[in-house]
Amino acid sequence: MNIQTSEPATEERYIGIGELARESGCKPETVRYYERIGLLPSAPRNEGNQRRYTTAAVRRLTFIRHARDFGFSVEAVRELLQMADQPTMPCDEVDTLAKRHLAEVEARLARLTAVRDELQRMINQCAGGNVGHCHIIDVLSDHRLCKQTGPHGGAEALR
Amino acid sequence: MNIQTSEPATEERYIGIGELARESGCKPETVRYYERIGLLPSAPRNEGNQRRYTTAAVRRLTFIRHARDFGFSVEAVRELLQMADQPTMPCDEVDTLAKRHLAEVEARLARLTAVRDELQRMINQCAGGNVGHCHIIDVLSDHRLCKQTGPHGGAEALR
DNA sequence: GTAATACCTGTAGCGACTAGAGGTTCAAGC
DNA sequence: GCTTGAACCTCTAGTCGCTACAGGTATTAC
Repeated sequence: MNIQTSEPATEERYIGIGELARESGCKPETVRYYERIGLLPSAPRNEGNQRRYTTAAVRRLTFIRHARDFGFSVEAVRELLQMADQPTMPCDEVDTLAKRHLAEVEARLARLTAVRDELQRMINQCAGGNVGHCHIIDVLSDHRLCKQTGPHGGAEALR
Repeated sequence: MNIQTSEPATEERYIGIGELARESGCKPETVRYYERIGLLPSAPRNEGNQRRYTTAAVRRLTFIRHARDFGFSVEAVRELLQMADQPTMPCDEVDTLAKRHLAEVEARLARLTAVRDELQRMINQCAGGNVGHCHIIDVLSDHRLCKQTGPHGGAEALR
């Protein structure tokens, strides 16, 4: 498959940035942003300096959005695009990239699960009096009241 | 319990920003940042304009770090601190805040779990030829190859 | 011809820090 | 008392991945 934005075949239809954005599920600002950071090649312009796109661009942008949706970083997407642009290359590197991402997702899942469990525990144990005797405040004040020994990494897990 | 930074008791020991940071598991820059955004009160200074802290500041900062570690946003932490500063208030609001956060964590967990499953699926189905026939690239190119119908929200789940 | 819409560039903002520059103060050893 | 090195100070800019605006131009429909 080809996700490059290449020269249009004869009589190919051109679309504007708005339609491109709608078709690939993002906003025109995002498209321009991707062009600026080099994920999308600079689009050809019409006489009035407006960007014109072909279906190749729709495919490429859809790929980008889908990969981002999977949580791949922009840099990872950049690498994936480079690989996808060379269909005859062996796909070990794609595999490696995907597996590394999976490992990160799993690590985040583990951290987030631990945070959820601890949150549930502290909410369940709150008897509902006043703040001075609130179990939630107590747990937040004192990590020793947590089952987990290390840091929770809740904030990290959200990055 | 009291997590305010209040006037020191007679003969209380003062520490510098470095030691405060070490004791509460963050960096001096972060402490100054929290002071700037008003999570920590502006610390008293010594003659050489350096911040001096008491154990009250250690407690307050530890609370902040712990809550952040649970994934509470800085704004949520700000509210939690305000509540904790009024120990005679009923703790319903603390409860509500914690439960809302739990719900968000659970939503992220669900999205992230779906992403993990789909990632595993696409990695397992990759036969390992060249990029032109790579199942990973194919799935990323075409959302219809996913089991999930809606967007995965992997990027969202990391926020 | 006009009005509404879509598009253009450039810049600034989000959240939660982190890193660096360029300077001052402190604490310890001699 | 002097020197050295660590710790501290302020201020600014960078991170990531967009998003939102301001102030202007082009296109499209009627």
